[in-house]
Amino acid sequence: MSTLPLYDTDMARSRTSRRPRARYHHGDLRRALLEEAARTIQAEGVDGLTLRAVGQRLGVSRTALYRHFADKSALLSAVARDGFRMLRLALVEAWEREGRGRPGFEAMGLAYVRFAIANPSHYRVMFGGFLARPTPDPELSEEAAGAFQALVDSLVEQQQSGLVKRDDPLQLARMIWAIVHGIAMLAIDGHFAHEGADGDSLTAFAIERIRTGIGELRAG
Amino acid sequence: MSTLPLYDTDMARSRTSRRPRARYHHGDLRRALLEEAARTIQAEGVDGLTLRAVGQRLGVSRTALYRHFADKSALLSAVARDGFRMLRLALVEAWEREGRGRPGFEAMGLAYVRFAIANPSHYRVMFGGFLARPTPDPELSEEAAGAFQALVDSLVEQQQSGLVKRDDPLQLARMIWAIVHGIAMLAIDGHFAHEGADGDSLTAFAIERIRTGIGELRAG
DNA sequence: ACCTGAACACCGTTCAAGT
DNA sequence: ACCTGAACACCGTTCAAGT
Repeated sequence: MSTLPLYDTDMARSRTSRRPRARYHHGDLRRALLEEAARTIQAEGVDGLTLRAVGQRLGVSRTALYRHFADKSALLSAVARDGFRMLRLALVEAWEREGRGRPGFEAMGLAYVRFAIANPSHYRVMFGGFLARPTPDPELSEEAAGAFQALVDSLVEQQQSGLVKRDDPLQLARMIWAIVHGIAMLAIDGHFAHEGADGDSLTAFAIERIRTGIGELRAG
Repeated sequence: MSTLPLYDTDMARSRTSRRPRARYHHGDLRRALLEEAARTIQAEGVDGLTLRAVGQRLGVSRTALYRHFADKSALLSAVARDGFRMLRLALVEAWEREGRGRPGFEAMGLAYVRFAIANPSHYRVMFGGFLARPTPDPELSEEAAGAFQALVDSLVEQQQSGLVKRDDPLQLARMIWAIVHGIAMLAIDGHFAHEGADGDSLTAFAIERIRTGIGELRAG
């Protein structure tokens, strides 16, 4: 921090009058703020995120942010929204890559848990209560519903191909979501730390047992 | 807030020299701080908890707390520990009340989800990452493990009475815990708000389907 | 031992002023 | 439109000083 780089001078710039040294607009400051916030959260946790530091790292005043977000909470809500978008893409990718059906479904479950474990702080923000607010960000609601819908679609398809019982698909999806979300959260929160458990093997076990049940079969 | 009650005077006190008006010790300030913190969290959320307000509400300086807790994080960790204790008691009570076995197990699941929904902010603190710290509070780890053990015990007993397959009980318990935890968190976080779902019916559905499986039975 | 008040180094947010 | 610096009302935490 003690050695500041000298700002380079006009010497390095071409003569054909480019736009003057951009000090007032950053192309897309909103996007830059979002990415820097996500990066900080990932590196230091949610509590480590300060608007002042974000601004400083972007070479911008600490109040510039208020042109793009109502307040810190709105910024976090937008970070959460981006997270649900990334999650949905990861789920669909896994489902397609493994050829849908039973292996595709297991891959989706693994992809979900791995996403959370790879981005624990970001994942915490996604489920940090921004959806439970009196008036939640509609874009956040939509993106969260989109991720949920990917799961519903997969279950409906499995019902049609005779892999899954014809229960209410929404109820089924909520249950499956609860399982992978629960595994993800418990893993992130360190509840499997002192046991011989890791997210992948527990997820694989859970997905299999969800299909066949944990109850003892009376009929051989 | 504008009308403060007048402090009562010495007139009301007996002559037999009781201990002077307690201004320096509060019997059990530590306990009082814990309860006031839990109350505030419940009423205003974790972000609404300030040490200054807690101290003020207890008629104590804002730094008195540091005699009993290392810092704010230690206070929250202790609140989390109390939460796990309450949760364990609720689980065991439900299990016993319904006569163990299959109905006892369903009652445990319902008790878990209901505890979280009744104490959403407290529940969030319990899973707020205090266990995932580099050096977690040992008392917190112990209390969390205790709640988990109640679930393990119930599953072992169900295995012995032929109700549950003889999978690794720890792996089974992790899976069940993930389900109820997932349902609880999603409910708290408002993900079931705009659907016709409530915690109880989803929990009952999940517990039943966990037993029998969601997969289509090929053999009739 | 337990508690206090003053002080420190931070926050998020507002706002009049600049370009 | 977009950005700035100063100012405001808060924080958690430290510490010398009191009983």
